[in-house]
Amino acid sequence: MERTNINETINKIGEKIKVAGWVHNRRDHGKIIFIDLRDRSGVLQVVFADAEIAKELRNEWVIAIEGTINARPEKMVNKNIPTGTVEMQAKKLEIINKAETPPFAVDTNGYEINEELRLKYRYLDVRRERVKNNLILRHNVIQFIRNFLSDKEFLEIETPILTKSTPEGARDYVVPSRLWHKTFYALPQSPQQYKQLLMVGGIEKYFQIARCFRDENARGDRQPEFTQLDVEMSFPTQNEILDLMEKMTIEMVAKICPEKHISQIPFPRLTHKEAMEKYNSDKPDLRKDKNNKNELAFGFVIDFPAFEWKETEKRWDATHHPFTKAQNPDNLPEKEFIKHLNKNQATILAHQYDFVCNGYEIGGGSIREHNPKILQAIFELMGNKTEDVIEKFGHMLEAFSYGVPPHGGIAIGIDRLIMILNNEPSIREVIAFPKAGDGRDLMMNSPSKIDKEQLKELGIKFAEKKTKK
RNA sequence: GGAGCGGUAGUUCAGUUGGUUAGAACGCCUGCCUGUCACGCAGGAGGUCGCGGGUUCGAGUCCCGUCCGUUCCGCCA
Repeated sequence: MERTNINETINKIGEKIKVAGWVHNRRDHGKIIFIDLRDRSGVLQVVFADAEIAKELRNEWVIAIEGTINARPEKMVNKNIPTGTVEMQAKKLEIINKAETPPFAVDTNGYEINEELRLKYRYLDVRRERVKNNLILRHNVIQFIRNFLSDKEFLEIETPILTKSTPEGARDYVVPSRLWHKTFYALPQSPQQYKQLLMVGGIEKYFQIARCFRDENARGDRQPEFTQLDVEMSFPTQNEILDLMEKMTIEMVAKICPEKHISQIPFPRLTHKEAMEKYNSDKPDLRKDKNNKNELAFGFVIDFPAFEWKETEKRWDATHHPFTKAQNPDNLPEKEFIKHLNKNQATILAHQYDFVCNGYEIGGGSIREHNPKILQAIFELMGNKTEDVIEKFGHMLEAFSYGVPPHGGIAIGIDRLIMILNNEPSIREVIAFPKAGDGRDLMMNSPSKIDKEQLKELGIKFAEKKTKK
């Protein structure tokens, strides 16, 4: 007999069916035993009038039961579960797999349990409804985004995971090359350069649900690897990009989280200066009532300063990244503008914007500088020697010499967005297999040593250094 | 890298001024129970108090060191 999902049992009254799943709870009354059976779709009460059959059952055992679905008498309806109007009268029990007693309860929301333990046994932790719901929401949001952008003729294109170390920005995760000794791939911090090169390639509208990697210390809203919606367009205006994200977000919330309300539509667009003056933050919390769990206050912060002084390194650095287009309100010609850039680093603004929600930065982007001469000037302004620019960014400058359209885009942090939508305190709750605070995968036990043969093939020897166990 | 907080039963925690055999709830095991759905009742098992050292007649408790966890800061183009 084929198995029926538990959420469908309310429509099967009087039918003999088979259900399968995990024992969620057992209530043994001696001559009669009740089992709550759980599958992905829900929980169903199963009645064993012959207690002998079910006496042995324990929580989290995997079983299949054949029986008849009956409507419950009115007095016995359980209003707390969706299948509370029905129950199964069990006829036949198949024990598929027994289970050890789990190290923690999976029928709670899990907030009370030490997170290290939850992560070590993440496959059990995923059984709890809260984690499951986060993964469902995540799927729905990503599915919506794919449909929305596809309908607008964006192409979803994969870019490499094995890529090149970038000198700017966060620390890279690196991967040693076997065929090319003493060289390394790097995992992408973002597909930034690839997506810009796709614009050179004439793709015009690109998006990707992209995994990104940054070797920096984790936080509640930061993980070593995370997922962003990466978007890039050719010939856009800044407002076109912001409008697109705004429309996508509004439709997504309406369709997927109808219980939420957005505090202000259209989304407020504050300049960076206004945000700092009014809220003393570049990711202001624009909610009217911070205690309202269903309020979403989206907004854009625009006109960021193009450069910031890095005191530790004694140099100017791009606030966002070096490909960001600096504003040229007086329409200065190229040479004049380069002079202007080198004189007024502190005050120049950029065509750069952040997407914020409830006090979190959930995305950021910019119009990119597509003039190779100005781009080169910006690299040099940031302290790069001319020859280093060729070494580090020559491929970009060369690409831009073959006819690059003006382009720009944005990247949205999917993990943070889901976290906010489900009122979770950490992005770890919305990632199936997150890393711990120190970057370890406690379930797989990684990072881990590799054997001597592998090291030999890679030509790697270790220097003496005190390392953590 | 820095600072704060924490580590006691499978889980979450309590443990007074240093003093008898380290407790509770949930979970687990056994028995009883035909309508429970946080089932109930009775009984039981379960502890290297993170680890090492010190003070003391006596340390879960005080001191030193160390390991681990966690939050924040640095860091995160």
